[in-house]
Amino acid sequence: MSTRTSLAAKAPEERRRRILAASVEVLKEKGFAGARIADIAAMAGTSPALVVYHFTTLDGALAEALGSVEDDFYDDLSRALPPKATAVERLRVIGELGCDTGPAVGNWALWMEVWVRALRDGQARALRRALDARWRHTLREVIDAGVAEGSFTCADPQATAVRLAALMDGLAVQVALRDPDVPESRMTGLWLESAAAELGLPAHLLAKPRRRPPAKRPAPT
Amino acid sequence: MSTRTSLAAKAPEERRRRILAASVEVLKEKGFAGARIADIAAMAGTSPALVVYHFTTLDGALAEALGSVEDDFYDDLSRALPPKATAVERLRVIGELGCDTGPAVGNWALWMEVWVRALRDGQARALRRALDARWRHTLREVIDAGVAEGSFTCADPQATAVRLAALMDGLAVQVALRDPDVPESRMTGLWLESAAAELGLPAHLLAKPRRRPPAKRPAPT
DNA sequence: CAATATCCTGAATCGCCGTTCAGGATTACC
DNA sequence: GGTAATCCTGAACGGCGATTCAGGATATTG
Repeated sequence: MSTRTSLAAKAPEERRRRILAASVEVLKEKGFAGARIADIAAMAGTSPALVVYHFTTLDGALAEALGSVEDDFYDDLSRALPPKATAVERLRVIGELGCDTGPAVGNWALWMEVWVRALRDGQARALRRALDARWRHTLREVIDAGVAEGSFTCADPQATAVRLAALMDGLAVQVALRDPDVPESRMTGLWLESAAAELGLPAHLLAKPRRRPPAKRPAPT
Repeated sequence: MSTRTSLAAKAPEERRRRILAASVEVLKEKGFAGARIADIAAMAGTSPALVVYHFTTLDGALAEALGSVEDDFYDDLSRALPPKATAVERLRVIGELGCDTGPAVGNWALWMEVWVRALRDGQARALRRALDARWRHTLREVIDAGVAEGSFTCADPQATAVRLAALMDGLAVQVALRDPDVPESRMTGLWLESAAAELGLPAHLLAKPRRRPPAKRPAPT
């Protein structure tokens, strides 16, 4: 009730939230292998013991952190995809969301970690499978819609969905690793070109959308 | 000189080789995160101390192991690619080598680990860059050759090389993770179809080559 | 306000490896 | 054959962290 407590901001839940956020942060920064309880505690501004108090175990904290990132991704996905847009438009959104322009930027490194974890850990494997299935399914839906509405031509939609999803993974790896041959700025374009080719679309249909007047954000550094 | 020593098989170099081989094995089996000196020693049939004696450090052993895998890959690559074959034939070889049919099977999981490592470690990043550049370059050469000899049609060979390389990475991830949508057996096909499309080839030209009678190697254990 | 449940912390504890070490075997060399 | 270099080993050592713990603060409840 009183404004006395400055450190224990609001409720214990608030603290818990902070720790969870810190876990996400640390996970992205150091990866599964490098994440320490101490890092999380430091970033959240509390003691290591509290991390364990709330999450029982380091793996627990990281697992929940991963879960929250996953949820965010799903949110972004459903929020960004206008359900009544044309297939071409939605395809472009998918390209931008999956590549780098969307709000869910910078998660690719994390997904890569999940892949490696999934090589040996069942839970990670399940998570990845779910994520990927959903993504592929979204893609597949758009493809089918495009074929139905006559704007796409595609002999084998399933194979195309698999290929386009895989291509995105592959490109993301290059980008995440800052490969000079695949700068972040080209990823979306490269992917959309392939998509256009796979779907029998004239390439320009997917090329850079009419460039929105670059007003949105204040000039970066 | 005597046949006395049964354990110390031949020379100390032989022992060292064994340990290196064991390192490769353990690395593939447990990954960077899970590899222990004790594992390597056990697999090589010696003491942990000897591992350190020869390689100074666990990371040293793993690094050299990785190097040897890399060398093997280069060897396989140059051995498998007939320099005077047609571009189409060489493209198929690339597809099979990079996918799973070749001798360099099962390394993909390892490369994935390298990717993740490369997110934070400069040496890994350099290794990956080299490997990838070489691979992409090989691909690019074949593409250019094909274009020159008139069998391929390709507007932007560089982009195509990047895309086909990335697609292979992406497909490999699915295969390594045993994604039911991308069984190992389909990977080569999926990739070759994309290659055919990218290069303006009738798909059947790259479809399953006449099935070589499976005689080459003695059945492995 | 007392009693109780919940939070939170600093200071242990404890297991797990990587690495070191002192010395025993083996080999190479003269 | 003797001596120095090289190999090799089992038995410590030591540090890094995850987890536990005993108890202090804080909130909740009646």
